[in-house]
Amino acid sequence: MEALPPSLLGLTTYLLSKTGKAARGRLVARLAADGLRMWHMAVLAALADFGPHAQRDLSARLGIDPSDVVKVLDELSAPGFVDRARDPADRRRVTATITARGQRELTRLTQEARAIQDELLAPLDAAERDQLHNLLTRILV
Amino acid sequence: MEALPPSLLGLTTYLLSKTGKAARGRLVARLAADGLRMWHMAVLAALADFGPHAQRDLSARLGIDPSDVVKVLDELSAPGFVDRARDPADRRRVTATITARGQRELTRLTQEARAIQDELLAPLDAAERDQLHNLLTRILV
DNA sequence: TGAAATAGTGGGTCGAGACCTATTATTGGG
DNA sequence: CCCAATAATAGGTCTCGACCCACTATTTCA
Repeated sequence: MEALPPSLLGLTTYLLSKTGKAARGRLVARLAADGLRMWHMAVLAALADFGPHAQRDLSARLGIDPSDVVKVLDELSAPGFVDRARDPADRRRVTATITARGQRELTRLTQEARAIQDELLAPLDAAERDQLHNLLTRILV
Repeated sequence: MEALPPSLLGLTTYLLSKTGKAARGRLVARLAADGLRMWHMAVLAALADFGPHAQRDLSARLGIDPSDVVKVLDELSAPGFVDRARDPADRRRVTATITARGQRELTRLTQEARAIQDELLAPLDAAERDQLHNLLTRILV
């Protein structure tokens, strides 16, 4: 009297939704310990991987509303994870840059994400984890 | 200037979260067309797979708050997808039963979920879809 | 040079999900 | 037989993500 309905478990859509929720849930919990949310990590990653962005470009890259970028950057610059500077070439633009402190934070968060991954994927061996990673990558195109 | 950060794409946690969100998003959109949400489908599936439940048992099986079960059943009985009847053996209990109409609705929803699945998993061949399904099933334990 | 477009910002809304509490009816145990 | 536990219910809170509009500063272009 405690199993989930097979009708649902037979749907890959449902399994994806459920495992995705588990993955996100755990990640969100760790981020919350630092007062951050998903978008904060995504923004830090984008700045680390691709260098400084105008806020508009962050918005386009991550698919986040421009007005929400403002708020995320507000919260990332408070603890000194990013710097914001008006672009001299186009004074409408504000360029966001990750700081050394922000880099360190991102590294820490990434390590924790890998720890979560190890818990979540515990039932799978290394080859299977690679397989899963591969399949998911191809789905996202 | 439009790629996602490799730091994130390298995390299976992130890929799971992202594909899960995509899967759930599409499913939710179809359900919304019928004025339903995820829990409605889950409840219909549980009633179809395991037969009539006391509300408390539905709550335990699906991991949903008892007071939310009430609301979901309210919304499922309005269009006649489930019947509610006071249990004569224990008049505190209310037994929820899926109707023929509810069965039909569930079948329809399941078919649509499979259609969504086909779109989402388009980049994978049949063997790979099975593989994915298998891996996800094992993660959920 | 004046009008339209663009970038950022502040201030909201809205729905969903998870959760929580009080109340009523009913049952079962001491 | 009475009290504690249980089931359902109504009502509410809180947070989050996604979205949207108005406003200002600045740039571009006709």
